[in-house]
Amino acid sequence: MRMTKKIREEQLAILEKIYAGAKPALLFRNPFELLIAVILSAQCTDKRVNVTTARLFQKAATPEAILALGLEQLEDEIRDCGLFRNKAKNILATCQILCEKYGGEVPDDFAALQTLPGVGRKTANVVESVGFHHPAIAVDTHVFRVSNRLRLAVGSTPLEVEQGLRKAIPMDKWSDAHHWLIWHGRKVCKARKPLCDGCPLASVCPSFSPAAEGA
DNA sequence: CTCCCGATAT
DNA sequence: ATATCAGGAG
Repeated sequence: MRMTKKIREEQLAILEKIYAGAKPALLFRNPFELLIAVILSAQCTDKRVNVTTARLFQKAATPEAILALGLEQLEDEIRDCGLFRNKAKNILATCQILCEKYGGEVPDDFAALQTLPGVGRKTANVVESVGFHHPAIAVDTHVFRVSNRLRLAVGSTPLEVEQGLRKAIPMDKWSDAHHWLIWHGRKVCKARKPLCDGCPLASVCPSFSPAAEGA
């Protein structure tokens, strides 16, 4: 199948129709809780993160309070999410910087966010998009995989795919499209065994393979 | 590129 | 048993 601008528009129209109103899977009450939840979400399911943050935020829901927990107690709180030593160290260092340089608030600044320990491009994009409602496209494992399979945007790195998506999607829909692609990746276009049979995008998907092990 | 890492789905 | 999960740092 040859990819054209028209096919990409059809793909987006179908995604919008199916996943209209898609919300973030992570639970949070403010930009700080979102930031912590996203740091914890690396190589971990959102479901597990939500269990962990519910327990954590009940005990400590501000940078000051999390700093007061200390390293060992924070490690115990987040152990189930995996990569817990790195994440605990990064969360404490990030909270320290938030308190010292940003008055205990999460900065609404893409570059500043990326200087925080444990916060890379993907996490900074999520905070800008979901936390502060600015146009941004965070390319996580789902967005990366689904975009490449659809050829909606092709790339060997998340940054390449992000730049491709910026061209393929109108800016006013960047944040919504980010969620459409995530939910499609979670529910249908799964990493291991994509449910190609019955996929609403089958007719516009170059990777469609019926009853097979996927692409 | 490797390492970090427990929980879950297949 | 092993691939994968809202990645980032060295």
